[in-house]
Amino acid sequence: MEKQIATSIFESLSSGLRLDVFRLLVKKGPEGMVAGEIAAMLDVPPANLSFHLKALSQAHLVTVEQEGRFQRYRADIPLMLDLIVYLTEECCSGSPAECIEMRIASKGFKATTVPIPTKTTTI
Amino acid sequence: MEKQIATSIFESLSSGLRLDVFRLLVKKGPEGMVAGEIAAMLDVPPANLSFHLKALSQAHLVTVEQEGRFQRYRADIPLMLDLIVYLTEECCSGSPAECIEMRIASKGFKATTVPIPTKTTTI
DNA sequence: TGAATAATACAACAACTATTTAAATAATAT
DNA sequence: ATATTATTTAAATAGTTGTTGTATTATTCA
Repeated sequence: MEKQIATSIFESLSSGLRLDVFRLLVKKGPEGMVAGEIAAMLDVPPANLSFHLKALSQAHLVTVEQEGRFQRYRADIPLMLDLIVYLTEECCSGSPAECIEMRIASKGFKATTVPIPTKTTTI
Repeated sequence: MEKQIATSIFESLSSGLRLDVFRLLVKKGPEGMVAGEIAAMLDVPPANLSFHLKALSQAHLVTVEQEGRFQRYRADIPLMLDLIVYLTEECCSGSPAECIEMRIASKGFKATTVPIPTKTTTI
């Protein structure tokens, strides 16, 4: 992932409203939602939501598909996973022991596992 | 994780310089780096770096520890992992099949696994 | 065709962000 | 003590972002 793409993704998630929109779309998965549904669900004026949806799609975090007179939005989950890999890459210089130590030191440690798309990142 | 914390973390990673700083600290792990090392490594004027380090620590993404006349900064890796959980929570309404389908549809799919600190999130 | 609906584009303004330079603070070394 | 080094703070400025109305485009339905 290129840095510029990563920063524009983070920028687009730095607004509470855009974060709400994105998480909503992550939950919906492949089904996605049309703009009006999102506006109703989050109680936002259409013009304002449109502004934020544009920011999200320019960051490639959401995709748009025209559906009659509706616009259906979907979260780009593979891109989100690439971003996670980018952020956690080479964590603790690839020394799992150091990482685990850090995590055990912090409160609420409980390990679980998650599949991540490319490049094994030991965190 | 509270939304306001998540947005301030994303906001703090939305600057290319802050992202460089944070990823550098993630790589260093528990050892961390003092401000001057970071400034030299990234070739940034101290005053400007200080501004961005302040933003990162106000978002709790990095911790500071005084060390003589140096300030040692470290990435808060457990917080980063909490953020990842927050972002991926309830993905595809908890239906792994849909998620996998989305990921296979995208180019470059190759599954690996990563430990994540709390709450199993199926992505 | 004309009316209604869904969504985006534009303009204007207030609020915020990043960078630079210069000055201040605080710890160490001489 | 004085000088030096590491880092932060402050002030000034240029650029960017978010919100609200209003206007426009595009699609469906009668």
